[in-house]
Amino acid sequence: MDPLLYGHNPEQGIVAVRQASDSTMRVYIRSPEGLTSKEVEFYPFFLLSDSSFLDNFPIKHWVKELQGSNFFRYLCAFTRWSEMWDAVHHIIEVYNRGAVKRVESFNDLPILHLRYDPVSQFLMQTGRTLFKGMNFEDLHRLQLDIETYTKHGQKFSNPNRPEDQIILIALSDNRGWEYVISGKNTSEKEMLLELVQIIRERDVDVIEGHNIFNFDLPYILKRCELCGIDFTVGRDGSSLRSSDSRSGSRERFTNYILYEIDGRHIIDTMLLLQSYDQSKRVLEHYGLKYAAQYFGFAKEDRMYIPADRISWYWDHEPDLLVRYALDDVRETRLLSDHLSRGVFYLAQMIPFNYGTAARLGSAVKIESLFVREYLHQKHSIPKPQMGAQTSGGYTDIFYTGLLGPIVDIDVESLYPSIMIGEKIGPKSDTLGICYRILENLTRMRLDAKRRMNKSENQTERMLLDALQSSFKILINSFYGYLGYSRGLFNDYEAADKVTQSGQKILHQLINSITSHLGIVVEVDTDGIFFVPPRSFQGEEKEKEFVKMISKDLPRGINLVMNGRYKVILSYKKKNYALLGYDNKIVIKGSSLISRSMEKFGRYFIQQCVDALLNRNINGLHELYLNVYRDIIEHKLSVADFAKTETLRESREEYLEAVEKGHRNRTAAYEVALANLTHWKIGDRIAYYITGTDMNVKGFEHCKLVDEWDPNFPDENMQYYLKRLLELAKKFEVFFTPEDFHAIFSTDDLFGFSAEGITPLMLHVPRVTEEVEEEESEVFQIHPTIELDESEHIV
DNA sequence: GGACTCCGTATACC
DNA sequence: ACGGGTATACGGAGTCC
Repeated sequence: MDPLLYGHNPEQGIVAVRQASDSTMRVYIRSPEGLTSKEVEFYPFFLLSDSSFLDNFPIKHWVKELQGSNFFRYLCAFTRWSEMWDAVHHIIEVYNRGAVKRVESFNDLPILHLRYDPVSQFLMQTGRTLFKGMNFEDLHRLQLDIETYTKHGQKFSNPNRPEDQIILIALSDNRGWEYVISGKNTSEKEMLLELVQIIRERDVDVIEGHNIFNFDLPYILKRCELCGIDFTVGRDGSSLRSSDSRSGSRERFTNYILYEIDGRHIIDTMLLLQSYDQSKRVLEHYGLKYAAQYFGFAKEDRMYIPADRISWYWDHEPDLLVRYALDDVRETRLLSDHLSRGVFYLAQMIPFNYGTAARLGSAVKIESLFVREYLHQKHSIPKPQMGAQTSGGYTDIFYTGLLGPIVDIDVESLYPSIMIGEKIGPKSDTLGICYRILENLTRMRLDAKRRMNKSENQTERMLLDALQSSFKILINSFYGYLGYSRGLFNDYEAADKVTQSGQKILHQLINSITSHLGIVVEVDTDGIFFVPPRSFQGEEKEKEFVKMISKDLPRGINLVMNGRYKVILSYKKKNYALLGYDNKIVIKGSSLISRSMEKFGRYFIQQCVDALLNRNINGLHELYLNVYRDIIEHKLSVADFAKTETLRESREEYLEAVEKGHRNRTAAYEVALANLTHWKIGDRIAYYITGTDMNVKGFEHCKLVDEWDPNFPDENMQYYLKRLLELAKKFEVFFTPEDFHAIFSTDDLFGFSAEGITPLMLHVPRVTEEVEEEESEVFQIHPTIELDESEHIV
């Protein structure tokens, strides 16, 4: 086991670490004899650039001068956590004596580097990590889901209302146990006490829930308070602790409170789902039921109950509600089986508690590997470099319109491959460990992948897949770390080298495809959509072609075929739609499919794309007429034309920015100001446009969705008609002006005929060619590129 | 009063 | 507490004619 990746301490079976006192850590260990714990001494530390700041600090401490000439040259250690903070305050005071700008917090001290999390400090300095020698299945994981009552006439449960009590607690674990605490014949207080008892008796390592940070835990805590009991679920009998918001900035970026339990971990599957989707970007939202269906483990007879019917079921059909709640915990368990496995493997490497590892971004994880090794070698550590990256991925579009057949190729792990192949890493990494870590991770990943592909055992394959994908996420983040402004080891020049190398490889591929008479349509960073040469049609030939053009690539750069499609509707850079051989349609890009677009607009665009891909011109016209009619006849409901936006600023920030002229008023915030007394950053608000003039200012004519009355619809019909035409105009480039006006118009007194209307394909003018060519080259689809059913070899 | 540009914010792609 | 750059859409404000 490589100590660079796993730390230098091989101790096995650590399931959790928790600060026990000012100077000790409690380490919980699982061994064949059961669970034990021990108290271990801990020496809090930070890094300093100049040891003289501590010259007159009276309390016992150590200052170790580190090797090398990086910025942070002194390691300062203490016997107590509180004394470390005394030292920090001492330094702030000394620093402010000579400073032009006073600093208030250790965060603003450029001469000091301190990791706030004591557990992480401990793991980093001892080289320990969690879960060594353990399998994911060795963890005892409990899933929890509560159902709550809602007072009649109210929309949501509110833990502050006495009658909105917890009515059901559904529980399950990864050993096949399931249990429901029902509130039918039990008081809420007894229910909560039983829950505490169960968690302690079953002595679980992990408590899991979907949206547990934002709903279940705060709700449970509030009800415990009302019942006058403590939620003492810690392994040492302590209560669940919510993070004191000492760092007031936490709220700014994350809209949940953190909870900690002594000796155990809390995992919110909703957060796991979000980070899963950050790389895949396939989920419409992060609801449990939707996710279960997406991953394909929702059972057929699964019980569904709408949120606003829960109280009714409790009053009339409590058994069905029990079934529903059990289905919820089951799906939570399956979701976690799927998503938390990777975090488990990661926690074996990085110096963080399991729950922390599930929440951290990848930059912090990578940096922790660097810092741990530098501390181990007693080597000085650099500070973040000032500056910025100057280049990024290469994106381009060569044709718009309908083209096919299409092959989609990808350079596999483009940036990490370049970093390894050309040995690019941070200049400040004087020990040269970046390359070693990256290479080792990659080797382990490929090894896991190879074993996965060879394995016949379904369970083993899943296990190895989780392993390799958790490596992959980390591997892919190394490039991002180079350009990360706050990374200690950042290096913008190195990041630029990587992207420029990437651009070169893409250009080489494009040239290769074109020289073989393939037609490159769209390019983005590491992927190319192109029409293969006529002599390479059909799946086998296409694969052969990909193999051929990959031959000239640098060593370590691998090409894979990502997919093949009947047609592409190429619209703009990063915006296209694909029609697969299974007739499924995929739409990509914010201008074609965006969460901020009104529902009717999304529907309209989707149907238009469908019609275009299938060359159904009549369908386009019909669609336009139908939506037009729906708008003028008030057939749409408020949900169809409302816009939902996320509030990313607080009331105060917004008002201040507007007043100072830094930003304009917008409808979303004006609606929020008028209707909400308070909102959290991250809250979403749905509104619609009122008035009669189609050119109204949105922020002056907007109403909350709830204010809309179907009996007196007051949406701005003219405005939404204008909006419809705006959306239709996205398709203007695909037709001649005459054709476009014929299709997207309602004045077809003499009937509409699609005859003679063909979508255009345009060669997008090259920026480098702009001198020679003013207007783009327009031509009808040529047989080589046209999708012609008869030509297909499927 | 429209056409135009500029700017900040939001969303999405890789 | 926090990976990155590239790209499009949109609303509002200011400017010009």
